[in-house]
Amino acid sequence: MKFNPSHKKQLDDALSHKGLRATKQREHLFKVIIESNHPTADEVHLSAKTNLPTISFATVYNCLETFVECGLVRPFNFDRKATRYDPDLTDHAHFQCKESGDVFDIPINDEIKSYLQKLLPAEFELEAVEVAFRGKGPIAP
Amino acid sequence: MKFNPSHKKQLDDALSHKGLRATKQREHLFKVIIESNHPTADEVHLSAKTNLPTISFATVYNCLETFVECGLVRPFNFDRKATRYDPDLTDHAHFQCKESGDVFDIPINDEIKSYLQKLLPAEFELEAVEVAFRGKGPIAP
DNA sequence: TACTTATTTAGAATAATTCTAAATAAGTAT
DNA sequence: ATACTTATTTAGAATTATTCTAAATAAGTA
Repeated sequence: MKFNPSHKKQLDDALSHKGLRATKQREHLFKVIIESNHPTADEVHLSAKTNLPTISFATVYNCLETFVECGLVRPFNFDRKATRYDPDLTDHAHFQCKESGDVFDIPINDEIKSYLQKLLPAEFELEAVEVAFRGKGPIAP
Repeated sequence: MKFNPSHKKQLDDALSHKGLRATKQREHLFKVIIESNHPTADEVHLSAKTNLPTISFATVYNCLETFVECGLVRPFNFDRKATRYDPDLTDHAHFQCKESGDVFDIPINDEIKSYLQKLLPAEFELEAVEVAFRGKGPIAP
């Protein structure tokens, strides 16, 4: 997705809400995430270096954690692979193509959400559910 | 769960089906998994050392991978934490208590399974779904 | 401008896992 | 049994993704 002024506002608001500074690293890394497709830290770092050639891995990890804490992005994993970061905070699942490794967003409706919640016996206090699909994705060669 | 003769038969059958040998390490590690609760490689190693004091980490990982390939256990993860191994191969989800770290099995019924499958657009070839819950588990202090 | 605190940085440290090459054990053939 | 072939185990090195540490830099404030 293209980075737009509302993204910038979202970032600035989230940062100032937590009393954090809007540095050029944070600005740019957030842009990279918005314009990538569920990138890993490694991919963010690689992509960011075009504009910020001296940016370090530590900064990428620091910023990613900051974004998570600010509620700007959501981390998720497939197996024990590198964590991926998703700026789409709406409820949805992920599908990973076993051939290309590509990750797709799969919308989740409220009906399923409530069905899933009902699976849990009463003694459980639910905080989050994650649904991960894997298989062969579309347009795969 | 207590290790019983049918577990032994299940192991021996699975191994011989793949032309693999039934060594004392494999026998014992499978027993440890059956009698533990979704153990990690580390936990398996620690527990196995009581009976096999010289067992190595490499062997634990080798055997775990063998079990997975034989269809004896199923690996799963929470976040990017150490992989856990589950000898229960029936469809079910996992719940992790954020306080104790304990993992609980949550049965999944066919209705939900088919609902989840229907979330996927036709172009997707589904191979596996994973549902992970997190929150506060029962009997937590 | 000086000061205080936040942020970034390079590089060391860590955790979980995989790899490597040698030692041992199993199964087979003699 | 003995020798032979192949599978398995083992210790330790290597790898991957991530976190930690302490110094350098940048931002905001007095």
